[in-house]
Amino acid sequence: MTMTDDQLISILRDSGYKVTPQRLAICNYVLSSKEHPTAEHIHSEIVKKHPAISLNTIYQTMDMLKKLNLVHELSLESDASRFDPNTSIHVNVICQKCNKIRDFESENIKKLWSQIVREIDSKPIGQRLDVYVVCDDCTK
Amino acid sequence: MTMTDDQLISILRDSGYKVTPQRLAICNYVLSSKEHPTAEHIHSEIVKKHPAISLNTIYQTMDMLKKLNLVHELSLESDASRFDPNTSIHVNVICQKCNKIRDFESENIKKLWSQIVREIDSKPIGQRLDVYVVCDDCTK
DNA sequence: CTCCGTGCAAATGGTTTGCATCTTA
DNA sequence: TAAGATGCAAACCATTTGCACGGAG
Repeated sequence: MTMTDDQLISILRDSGYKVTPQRLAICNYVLSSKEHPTAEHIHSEIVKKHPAISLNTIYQTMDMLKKLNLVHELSLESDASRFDPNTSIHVNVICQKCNKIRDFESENIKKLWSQIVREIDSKPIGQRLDVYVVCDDCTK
Repeated sequence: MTMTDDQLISILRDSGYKVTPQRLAICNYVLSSKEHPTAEHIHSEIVKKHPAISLNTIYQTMDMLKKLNLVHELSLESDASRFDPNTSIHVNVICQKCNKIRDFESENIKKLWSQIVREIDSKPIGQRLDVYVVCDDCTK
């Protein structure tokens, strides 16, 4: 979910969060990422522009983004948490060898999933759909 | 997935695992569980009959069961791993307040999910379907 | 008799917490 | 100038590892 700095600043201010250069940098990086970065990944990227930034700040900012529902957190077995900036309904195609994650999204999937949800007598506030595979790189 | 001791022993022996009283106890407990116990939960149950058993043994036995595909592991954000003895296709309905997990399974869900999987151009070796809710107890 | 499983203790590593210092609004 | 954010270090805690002993095959 890419957005302009102005949009981002409005969202933060409206929700009572203060705007800092570190936050902007983290949000811009994560929200425009096509990957599913770990806290470490994010830190190693942001530290290029903000050499003093701590991992702690990454974690706190990701908590903020989770509360704003701008990212989802995926904890994988045998791996650190990864953050998914795609908060619409989609399937995470996860390689069990290298833990690489590919998003898979389509109108048909959304339609089929909504039929599945309809069977469950609870009001859903979110979902997570994972499919485990061995990716092409790892099959070689 | 409940089974007799004989069935279980055959599976272990056939796969080259030795049969020990601890393993039998852990397998019997986990495979017949309707809950989604953590390693700690399992340990606190098994320790009643095997006072000397270590957490380590629980972890190793759960690794064995994962390899045998007799359980699935679910890592949740902000919680320890939980083990699901239901390895058929189903939806985990997870309460975001208390982390309680309820399984939801139906023929229709399996049919709809298989249509979703058909769209993904990879051979799936497993899946995980979570729906996040606030359960009745926590709504009160 | 040999290999594997077990239990103990210590190590690991991702995440969280406490706190003093700085920034935003 | 007050509330909140940052950075550092230490704490946490689920899980893993190393190793000596004991039991299964």
